[in-house]
Amino acid sequence: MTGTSAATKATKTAEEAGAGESAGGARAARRGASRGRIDKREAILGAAFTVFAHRGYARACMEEIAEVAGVAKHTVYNHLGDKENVFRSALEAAADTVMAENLAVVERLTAEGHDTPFGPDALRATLDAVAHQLLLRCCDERSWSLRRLLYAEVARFPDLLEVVWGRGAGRLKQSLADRLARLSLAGHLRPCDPAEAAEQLLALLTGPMEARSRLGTRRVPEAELRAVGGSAVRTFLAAYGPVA
Amino acid sequence: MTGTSAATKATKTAEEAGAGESAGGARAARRGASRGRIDKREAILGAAFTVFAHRGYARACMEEIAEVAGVAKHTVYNHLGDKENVFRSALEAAADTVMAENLAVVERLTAEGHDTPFGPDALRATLDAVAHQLLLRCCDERSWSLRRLLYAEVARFPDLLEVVWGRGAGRLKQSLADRLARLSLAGHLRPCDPAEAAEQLLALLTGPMEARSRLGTRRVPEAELRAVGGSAVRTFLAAYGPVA
DNA sequence: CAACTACTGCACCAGTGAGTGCAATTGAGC
DNA sequence: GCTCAATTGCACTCACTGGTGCAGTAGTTG
Repeated sequence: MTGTSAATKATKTAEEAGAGESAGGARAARRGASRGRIDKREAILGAAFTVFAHRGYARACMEEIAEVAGVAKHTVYNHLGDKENVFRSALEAAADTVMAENLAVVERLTAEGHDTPFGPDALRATLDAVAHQLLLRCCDERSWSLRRLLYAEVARFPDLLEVVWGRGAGRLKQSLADRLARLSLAGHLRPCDPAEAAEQLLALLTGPMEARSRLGTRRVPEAELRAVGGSAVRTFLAAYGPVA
Repeated sequence: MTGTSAATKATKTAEEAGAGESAGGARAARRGASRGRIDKREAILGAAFTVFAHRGYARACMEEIAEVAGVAKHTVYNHLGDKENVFRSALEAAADTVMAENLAVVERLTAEGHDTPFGPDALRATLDAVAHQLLLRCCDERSWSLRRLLYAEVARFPDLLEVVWGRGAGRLKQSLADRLARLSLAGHLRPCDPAEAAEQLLALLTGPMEARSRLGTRRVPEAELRAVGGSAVRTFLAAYGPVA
């Protein structure tokens, strides 16, 4: 097996990457120990998610996770104790990452920060931009892998659904509903139930992508993405836009 | 792979089954025998789908499938040759069943068969009824299990996506688009791209159910189903309904 | 009865992978 | 130099499962 040398190499690169990220290493000596531990933990979680995403839960083996993380198999058990726990932790970490990106996008959905008066055209433009960004985020590799793993293992890990969605999709919908409520109150949208509006806008965005991206196994060209986003916004505005 | 002999045998039985179905003029005795065979085959496929749905592909074991089907393990191998093939066949069979139900529902979406003139109110009522029926079908146990299995194993069986969707979701969307095109041409909907309209209507229906049914692990009460359907139809009509 | 096919029950092999035990190593703190 | 914790490499156990072989049975056909 050539796995040994590969593993060693992986360790090195992982540590290099970690050091590069926290490059402000003034007192690296003091923090070195615990920092090294955290780096390893993060490397393990990242590797675990990669492997799980690629193979599924049952077919993913701890040895490969350790190898990809550049770590000994024992270390994985030391940090996370159990395959089940590795799975949970990896998915939670990935959900955190994905959510952070999505929330940042929704934050941009506001009537403020515009020089010109915020008319229907500006509203549509803003919605278009946010829709496109959401589509980009919702269709990237990691997001789809997370989705697929959730679907696949929700029967065996029912609690995972609450945890991951509580951090991810649930928060996204909540945040979007908040923004829509503000817009509605300001008269830019007709009076409506913001939760329902958010639910439907997200459905109009993500629903079509399921088939078009073939469950995330096909890269969707930019133009198609833009078409789906535009179409979703058009339908959304027809139902929720300001009364003409 | 040692599956050569098994595969050959499976091919043979498959050909026999196909021939038996098409050649209706066979002797009754001959038919009795093959009928028993077909019953067993169907029992196996049904059991396989149940077990796969419950455990996932990797954790499902052939022994349990045979047990649930009320059949010896050997018989499963005789009929289908391979775990992989059992999986494929079970999913295809399930997809056929689900599709048949869904298509039957969409057939009802038409302006004909009404005594009173087909006005906007009648249109909405018809859409509401179809939407509700579709929601019922899309949220039952088998449909969700199929979905989850597809999501879970699309990475390992990419061809399954084409096969199952070609028979299921793809046909549904196509059929719905056909119906919408008819309605649009008759002036009951405003001129539009029927494919896009169908895509969005389905998205508005199925999208919200993902969260509300917790990926199919929670039974959604009738009232909630009706609310989602009504809301979807309302938004759909706002975007595609006849110009007031 | 003989032949044949489908089916059954059982034992068996081989591969795989989770998790553990142990000795050796590294590196930080004293 | 010494200690302690983290880590590593290796070998190992144990359980599970896909798939096969074989002998025997039931039912049908001729």
